[in-house]
Amino acid sequence: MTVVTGRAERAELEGGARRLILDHAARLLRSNGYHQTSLREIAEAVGIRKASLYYHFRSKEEIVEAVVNDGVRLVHDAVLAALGAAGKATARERLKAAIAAHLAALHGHSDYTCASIKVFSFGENPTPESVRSIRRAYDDLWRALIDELASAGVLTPGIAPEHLRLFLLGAMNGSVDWYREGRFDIAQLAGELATLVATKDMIRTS
Amino acid sequence: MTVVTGRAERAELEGGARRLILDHAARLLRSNGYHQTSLREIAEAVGIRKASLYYHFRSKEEIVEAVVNDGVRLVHDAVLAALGAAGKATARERLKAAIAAHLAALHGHSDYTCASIKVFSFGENPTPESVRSIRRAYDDLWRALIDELASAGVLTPGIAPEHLRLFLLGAMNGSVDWYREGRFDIAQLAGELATLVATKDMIRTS
DNA sequence: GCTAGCCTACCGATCGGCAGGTAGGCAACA
DNA sequence: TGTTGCCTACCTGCCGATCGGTAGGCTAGC
Repeated sequence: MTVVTGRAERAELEGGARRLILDHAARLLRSNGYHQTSLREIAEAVGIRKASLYYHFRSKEEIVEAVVNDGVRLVHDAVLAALGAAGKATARERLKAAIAAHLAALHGHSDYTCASIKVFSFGENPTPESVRSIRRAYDDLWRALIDELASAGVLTPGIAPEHLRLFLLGAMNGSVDWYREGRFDIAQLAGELATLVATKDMIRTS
Repeated sequence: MTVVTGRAERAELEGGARRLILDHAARLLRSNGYHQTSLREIAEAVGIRKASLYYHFRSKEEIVEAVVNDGVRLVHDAVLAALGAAGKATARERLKAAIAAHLAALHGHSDYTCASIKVFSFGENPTPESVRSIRRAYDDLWRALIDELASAGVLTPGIAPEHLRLFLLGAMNGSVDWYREGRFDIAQLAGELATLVATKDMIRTS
């Protein structure tokens, strides 16, 4: 049992300064990218001085890393939840649900997810290990899903599964450059992408 | 209005300093992005001092703009040439040729094309009109090609042509993040993408 | 002598980060 | 209860580095 550190934990649980900083950082990173987002901007948005950020984080990289990782995790969790909810549907409908969840997470409420795409390859040479690790886990989720589709026999034949995954993620993540709220319908986009990827022969799994 | 352009034109024709600067700028922009490419780096690569760049260009933005526009133009011309060469093939093979040309231009010899993708949305708020104009022309090329495919009846039904174009360009341009020479075959990737986009009534001969 | 093409030297702005100070709350103890 | 001391969470103020850009001088070739 922790006895003395109650304060920091309380701040964290209350959605305290740390979360507040990350919220503003995510918003700024999303719209301005890594190098055009300064610690002074973040601090000003939060309402504190720049140096105070160093009480909560060790460096700018640590802030960005936290935002990016949270972003990927949010998408990951959203897609996992969607797949769970669509557990008994056809493989193709599970694909559509996953795509829709990915797109919704990208363009929905969260600045984190959008920032994580935009900032993913920092300017830095070595991408932090934590980022690569979390990203890899999300890649594996899609590998598993595509394997599932392949097993169900609904994939367009003659396409390497790994290539298909790269194409699909590219098409989805590219939407950050053109998607605008109200001008596109995520469910429709997801259905169209699923139609492209999977055959139109529906094979019921239940 | 037409002032001292004779000098620049001559240098251009001679393949002189201006082209040399753009070559190095393109290479650096490709690997480091906009904000991490400094005029000092470019000048050092060329072998001159930073201030000397200002004899050939008015600003950093002008350099980047030239690189980006050249990049888009190169892809545009490559795809146009490929479509010309494949004039009499089936619509689906023309699509494959266009995709292959786009990918080859992205990952082939030219740093310009890759830089144009990576840097396209500068940090700047207003993307220069020349960039948007050239980019729009390239978009129109793909709109026309997809219209052609639609007329030929080879498109997967139920997908808005504009969505299809955005997906396709996203999948292709996303390859800058994962494509590595020798680990992927552009012709194969192009064939797979064409298979995804167009109807599957053609059986691949492996 | 003119000028193209480059140079040195400098500018103000801004970057991430560090040193060190301080207000105020909480806890322990006399 | 009053005092003391620690800790959190912020602050002011500064640092060296680097940014894009400017001013003005030098030199070689026509």
